[in-house]
Parts: sequence; C-alpha cells; structure tokens
Amino acid sequence: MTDKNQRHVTMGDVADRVGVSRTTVSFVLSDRPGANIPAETRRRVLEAVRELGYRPNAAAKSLASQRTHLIGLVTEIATAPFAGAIIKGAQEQAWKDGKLLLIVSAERDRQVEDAAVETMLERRVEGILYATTWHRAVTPPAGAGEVPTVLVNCFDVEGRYPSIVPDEAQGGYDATRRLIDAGHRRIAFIALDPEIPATVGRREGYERALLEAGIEPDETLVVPGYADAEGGYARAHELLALPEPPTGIFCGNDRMAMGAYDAVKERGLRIGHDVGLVGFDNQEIIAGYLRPGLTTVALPFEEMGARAVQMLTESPSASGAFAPLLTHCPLVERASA
Amino acid sequence: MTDKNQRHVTMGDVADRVGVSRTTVSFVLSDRPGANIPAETRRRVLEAVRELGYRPNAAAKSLASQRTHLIGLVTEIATAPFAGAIIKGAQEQAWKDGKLLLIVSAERDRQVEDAAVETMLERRVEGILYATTWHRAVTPPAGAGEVPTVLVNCFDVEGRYPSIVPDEAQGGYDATRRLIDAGHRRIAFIALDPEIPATVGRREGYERALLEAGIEPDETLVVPGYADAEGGYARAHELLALPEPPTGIFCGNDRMAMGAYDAVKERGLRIGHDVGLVGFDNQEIIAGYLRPGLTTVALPFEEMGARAVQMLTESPSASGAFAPLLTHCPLVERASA
DNA sequence: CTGAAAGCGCTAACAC
DNA sequence: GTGTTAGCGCTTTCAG
Repeated sequence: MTDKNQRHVTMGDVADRVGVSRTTVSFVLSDRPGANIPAETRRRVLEAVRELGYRPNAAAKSLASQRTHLIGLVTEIATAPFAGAIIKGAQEQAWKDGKLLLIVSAERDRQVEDAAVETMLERRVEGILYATTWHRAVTPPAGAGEVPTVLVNCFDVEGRYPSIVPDEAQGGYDATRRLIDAGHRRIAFIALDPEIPATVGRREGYERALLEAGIEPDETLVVPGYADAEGGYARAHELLALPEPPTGIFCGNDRMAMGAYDAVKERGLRIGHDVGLVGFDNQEIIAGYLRPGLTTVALPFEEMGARAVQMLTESPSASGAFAPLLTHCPLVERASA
Repeated sequence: MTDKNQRHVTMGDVADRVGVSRTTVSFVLSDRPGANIPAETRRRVLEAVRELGYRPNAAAKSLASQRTHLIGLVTEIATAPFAGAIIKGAQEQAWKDGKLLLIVSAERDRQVEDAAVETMLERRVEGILYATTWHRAVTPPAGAGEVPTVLVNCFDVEGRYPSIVPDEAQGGYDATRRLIDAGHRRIAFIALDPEIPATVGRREGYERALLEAGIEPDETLVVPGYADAEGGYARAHELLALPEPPTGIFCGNDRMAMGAYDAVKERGLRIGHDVGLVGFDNQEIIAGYLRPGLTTVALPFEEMGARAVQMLTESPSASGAFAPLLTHCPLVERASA
C-alpha cells in the first residue's frame, strides 16, 4: 500500500512542510520542558507528522542522545518451562518504563553467552539481565558488568553483582507449615539434589517449621530423590512402607509430587485426607490438573523478572558485595493438603 | 574495573592510535571485499582495537548503513507453555543469521500490539514476526506489513501475510494411524472446540486415516470435550461406558489425555494394552511423566519460529494471497499406544 | 592501498 | 519562540 522501499520521511521533511526548523519539530515531538511552542505551531507540526506518516528513527535518536532505552536479557530458554515467566515479567516492566528488551538465549554455552553480551554492548544496552532456569550459583559472562547487571534466579558466588532469587527457605517453611496446620506431625521431605540452593533453602525452612511446632526433625523422613515423577513415586512408596510412616509429605518439586500421587493412590490412601502432599514450583500444568489439585509453592518468576528490571536503574551499587534479594514464594492452596 | 562512564572509544581513536584514517579501520573491521589492506596494517588495527577495547557503536552503524539487523517479535507470552519454544527457535535462527530479536509480549491487547509494532518500526526492524500461542486466525496489528511480516502459528484470514502453522491434519492422521497400526479398529476422537483450526485439521486427519484403513467413521465416537483434564476424564468415561466402547482414543490434547488416563485406570483397564491412548501437543511435562508415557504428536514450535525467521528474508511475496505454510507435526512414541 | 569528505537523522547548546 | 549549528560514530563514494 504505502511507500515501502522509498526513503523514510525525516524530521526535516516535517519541518519543511510546516515551515519551521527541525529544532521546533524536535521540541514538540519530545515535549521538551521549557520550550514554549505556541499551540498553533504545535498543532500544525503534529498534523504534518500524521499526514506525512513521519516515524522517528531510533538509531539516529540514540546516536544523538546517547540513550538507547535497550535492556539486554541473556537466558537459557531451552530447558525452560519457566524462562517464559521471567521474560514476561521483565518485558512488561521494561515496556512500562519505555524500554525494550533485547533477548538472546544462550543455552549455558559460555561462548555464546559472551558473544551475546558483546553484541548487546555494541548495541549499547543500558543494562543486562542474566537469567537462569533453576536457582544456582553462576559466573556471569565476561563483559557483563560494563553496564549495570542483575542476575535473575541465580547469583554470583563472589557477590559482585546484584541478584534476585526465590526465598526458598520461606517457601519450604510455608509448605511445611501448611502440613502442620492440617494436623500432621510426621512430615517427610523428599528432597532434590542436596547440593543445590533450592534444596538447602527448602530444607532449612522445613526444619524451622517443624522445630517451631515442637516437632523433632526425624532424619529418616528426609530422603533425597531423583527430581522427577519416578523419583517421587519411588521415595513416596518407601516412606509409606516405613514402620512409622509419615502422614504428610513435602515434595521437592511438583514433578516428584506427581509421582507421589501414584504411590499414595496405589496404597489405597486418599490424598488430602490420609496423607497430605505439598509440592514446589507450581507448574500449573501439573499442580492444576492433578486430581485432587496439588497444594504447592509458587516460584515468583514474573516478579523476579520485573523487579530485576527495576533494580537495573536503582541504587547503582552498594559498597561491598551484594547479597541476593530474596523474593517471596507464595503458597498456592489446592486440595492435596 | 574499566572505565565505566567515560566516553566510549571510537573508531577515530583507533585510527589515531594506528596512524591511519577511519576509513582504513572501517575497512579492516568490516572485511570489506576489494579493499586490499596490507597484512601489517590490518594487524596493527586489530591490535589497537584490542588494546583500546574498542567496541563498535551499533546505532551509528545502523544510521550510516541503513541496516539494523533487528527483527521484531510480537507475541502473547503469558498464556504460554509454548511461546518459549517459538522464541527459542526464532532467536537461534536469528542469531545464526547475525540478527537480533526485539521481543515484546502483547497479551492479545490490540493497543499494546499496535504500539509494539510502532516502536519496532521506529527501531527500524527489518522484519516482524507475529506469533500466537494457539493456532488461529488473526488480524495482524496495524503497521505490520510496512516491513516483511510473517505470522507464526496463526494466519490472516485474507491471506495478506505469509504465515506458518502446524500441519494439524497430518498430525491427526499420524496419531490415528498409530492406533490403527496397534490393532485398534474402534477409535474415538475426543475433540477440542470444533471451531478451531486444530480441531478441524486433526479431525480431518483422523477420518482420513480411518477411511484409508477401511474403517467406517462412527459419529458416536467423535465427542467434543472441554480442553482440560476434567474434560478428558469425563468424555473418556462416557466413551468407555458405551455398549460398544472404543479400544483406542485419540485425545485432542495432552491435558485431556491426562484426564483420560484416570478414567481408563478407574475402569481397571490397562493403558497401552486394553486401550490405546494418543494425545496431541507433546507437553513434555505431561506426556513424559504420565505413567505409562503418553504417545502424542508434537507441535513444531521451534521449527516454526526458525523457519519464520528465514521466510522473512526469502521470497518477498508471491503475487496473490499467501497460503499458510504447513509444518510437520512429528509423532512422539511412548507407551500409551 | 588509503584518506578526505559528505552524509545517515536526530539532539541540544547557543543565538537571535 | 524559533532557527543555526555543531556534533553523535560510522559508512562509503571519490580522489589521489
């Protein structure tokens, strides 16, 4: 329809059309404070803009103003049922702030990550978000740090970068607390890999909740499992076969809980009645569709993504090292506990 | 560490350092064909670049060269277990082509979509991808079309834009075929909303497979269900209660299949033996963790994302209207059929 | 083989 | 109030 490959309309064209200078056009378009443009001139400029279909050129603007309003996001999208949520949160916050997100997925490939950051720096991004799919320690790509950088769902062991992560301990506490409130006293914890922050934190919360309720933690009720349905199934069966079996089970994640459901059902027990089950992650597709619905703890991906964008422009840096900012993990109550 | 807020090193700085002109620097950095730069000069330039930590300014480059190597992606990320895959496919292909993806999620909000496209055009993107979470007809945002645009997982009713969608019919055919090959003759289809392209296509494939195998389609075996686990559960129960129940069930999606599992199990039948089950979507988290594993058809999101990026630079446009490009939906065999 | 010079489209002092 | 002017950092013809 319209001129596709014809040269773009420039600010000068608009100025000519109205019979004013480019400065004037620039001023009305950027609503420059302290530029008293008569209403009539302003109107005519805007009109010309519309008629001519003028569209500012961001590159020219960036070059002249030295501002790009671009934020780079480096992440591992592949393995991610979750990454989408981080992107969404970050994107929406950025959009609100009038910024745009430049995204590149570097699947844990240091080469690609470095190249990605390099490219972003050439693009003069005003900040970089480095996000991971699961909570862990990382060493951010070279080049990050030349602009404000925030780590999302991960942290730098040396604390050189601000970072935002889920409050695993609080989540573990709330999950366990839920079981306690439902009347359970023997509560098991089917853990993930004992090394990772998620496990450490969740277990810490689990034990604190127990202690607070006057329940002595029982080592035999804390078992590590392979982080999927099979793992949850196997561990749950073992736990339920114990001489003094638990009546409440806190599963390291929803996938394990999914397996635990099968185990509980196979033993003829009713979930939510005979045995209470709580998961972690709130993977809608599991938690929401399991029958009965799985009570679980949600990972605040969207919120972390959004907050991270805000952090980019906040407090440039505290003096020493950065402690990860903990984000609340809300308990999502359904019917399993 | 390094100069953070100091002015950036420019090409001129590099030129001065080496004692050549900016042109020369530009030529060696862009490997300009037909610019016979002596190896020694070239080496010295590269060295100076490294020493000075020179980083080209993309905005300046874009302004001068009138190329941005930017591709815009407008999508609805929220509702998406899938969107991530499209982004990933598109991102990786773009990266390979030396392009960057500008992403904005517009949750089916026309206002936001239009604004997003507008912003992208200001950014002078060289192409726009408009992707949806589920296969459907759309009317692309205003402004798209001013640059090459490709619709992903959706299509324009009027065929004004090239688009790429899943080959639903082929998927439905393969799914049904799988059941037939497993020896089933009475095969039911629990459909999604009968209006949507997914249902229409999958059903078409289902019937074609039946016919080809000499099986007369039986209307009573085709039932619409609410597209979630509850829906699948309910419909499966009804089907299995029929005087002449099906032994094979093709479920409109994996969530429904998930519900069907429960129904089949409750009737004391064994999945994969007494009754064959096939889903659609290949949602890893369901299909892979259900026990036994669910045989299903995968939606080629990554491939569509990647192909779409390629399409952007291909055949500018055929003459008349565009027919959606069908993408193969691979059957993923597990144990349920 | 390399340099001078003219833009690319816009911003922002500084004048008028 | 509005115009002049000098860049922003790079590409690219055109000379030499």
